[in-house]
Amino acid sequence: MTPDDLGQAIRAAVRACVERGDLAIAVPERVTVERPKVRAHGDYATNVALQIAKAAGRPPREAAETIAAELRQHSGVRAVDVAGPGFLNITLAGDALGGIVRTVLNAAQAYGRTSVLAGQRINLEFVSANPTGPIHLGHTRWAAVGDALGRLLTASGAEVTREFYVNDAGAQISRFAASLYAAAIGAPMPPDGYVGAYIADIAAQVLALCPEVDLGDPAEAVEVFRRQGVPLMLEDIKTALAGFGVVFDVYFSEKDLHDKGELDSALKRLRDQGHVFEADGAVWLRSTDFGDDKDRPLIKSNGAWTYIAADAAYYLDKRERGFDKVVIMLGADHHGYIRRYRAMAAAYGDDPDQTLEILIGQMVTLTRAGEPVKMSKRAGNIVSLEDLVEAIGVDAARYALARSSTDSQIDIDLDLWTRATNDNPVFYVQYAHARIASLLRNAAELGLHRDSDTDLGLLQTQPETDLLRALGEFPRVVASAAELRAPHRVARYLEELAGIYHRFYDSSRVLPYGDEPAVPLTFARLELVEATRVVLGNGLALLGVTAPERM
RNA sequence: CGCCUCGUAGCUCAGAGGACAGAGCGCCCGCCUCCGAAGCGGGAGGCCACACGUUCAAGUCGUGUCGAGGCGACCA
Repeated sequence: MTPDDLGQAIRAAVRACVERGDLAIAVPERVTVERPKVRAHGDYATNVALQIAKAAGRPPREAAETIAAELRQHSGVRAVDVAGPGFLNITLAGDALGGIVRTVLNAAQAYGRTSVLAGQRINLEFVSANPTGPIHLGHTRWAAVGDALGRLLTASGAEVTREFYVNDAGAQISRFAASLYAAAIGAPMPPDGYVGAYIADIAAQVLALCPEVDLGDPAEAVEVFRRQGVPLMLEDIKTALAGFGVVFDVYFSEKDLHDKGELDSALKRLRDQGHVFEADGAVWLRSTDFGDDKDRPLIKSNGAWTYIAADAAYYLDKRERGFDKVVIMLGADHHGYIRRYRAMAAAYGDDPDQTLEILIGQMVTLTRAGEPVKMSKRAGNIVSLEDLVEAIGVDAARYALARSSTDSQIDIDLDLWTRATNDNPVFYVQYAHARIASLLRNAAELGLHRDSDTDLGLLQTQPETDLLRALGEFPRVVASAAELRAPHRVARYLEELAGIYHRFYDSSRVLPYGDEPAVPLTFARLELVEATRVVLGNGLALLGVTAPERM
């Protein structure tokens, strides 16, 4: 019996009480079923009596007794105790908990998938690094978290498109092209130019591609460096992301928005709806009508489009492509954009609470031997994705970035995450998986194979039932992580599960000693171990981290 | 001045309003003649920054104070 099954059983019990006239309330849509921290509190607990007590006009403990009496009739339930202010502590029947193993093994790779987000079409935009340099640390956090979130949303039934917005039109691109040109002719960098060895790399590549370029004509040469250099830089970025295990469905070009006239039509729609005015030679969006703290220019007094104008066109484009939720992941330095972005969506007649979600991630810093790490060889004055991967590897990098709430600033200690020891949370989890794989190999050598007729009711010891309950939590963990946009919950769950498995392993011999024969419990435990391997593997896969057979 | 995020064990961080506040690391003491000791058990270590509210119940929600980081362009 899974926690969900139990939740349904509890609701049925409440409903029975209501129908009998013992409780005058509406049956709650959802009841909480939780794993108590204290084992004496049974396998599961629910606070449903506390929640309905007031509406029922009954003391909580009395309501609890009424529901408990009904729930005890359920065949999967062995005991129900009323505790504390009115909790129901539930102990399942002997074989009910073991059924979780069957559920896991039947679903296999699909265990953890739910339909809680079914029917939602979500556009998930993340990273969106400017193609003017390598991906830096902040983007890398989003690469890890965004990719994991994409997997979580998909696993929860949403239809997800992962998107990378390429800012390939604008002043920063011009500075990039000018920097390439300066590097090519050996001139000093312009004051606002980009620094880092990669500039010379890209410049040399452009020269190799276009040997005929006339370096004596700055205007024409810079244009060549722009046209050739930006795609090269973007390829660098894609390669780095692919090496990180992150692949996008769509790379969306800002320049295309301009070329297709989408900014003009976006502006026209705003103007038609009366949200645009002109002042000081500029064209403004009256965003203050929609909760912004000041109005925002769409066209500057020099005639150039502003960033928010392109964002408006981009937002419209996404909506017209049929996405009902536009999710954008940004760094903390962009939090000021939330209000104007929401105002813009509202100006189009959308309800930003429904269609727009802007997730803000706090900063990442790196330390080594207690000292901040700030510089990169190739990328100049930033630390890049490649630097991080080179220092600690893809698995550790992804895990380190994804295991903390994005609301928290995090510090990654390279020494810690470099060590292949148990200091390192990702190894703690991966080790549990490798340890299981090893055990299963040994079982196969002994000729012991999984047996689907095994009596899983034999799993009754504390370490076994702890493990069973933890396995049963996984789908709820995945679903809540998806709904809360919080992939780190999966990582924390895996660490807990790994710990529970290690304790089980330490206390419970699985394979027969020496030439002793296998007994029914042997097979029951093998099933339990295999189910644990499946869940660890599925969880790591959601984070984009490998589940090694050996380490 | 305004806005955003954070403040929990020595360190790095979890904690969808529930029972006695957790993990890993670090420190002390234990556990391998057979499944991976990269593991496990025990111990020390907390006015959950502070104050006042809401609630049957607050680390969690609200208001305020203090502290840390970030942001506040017709830049991106």
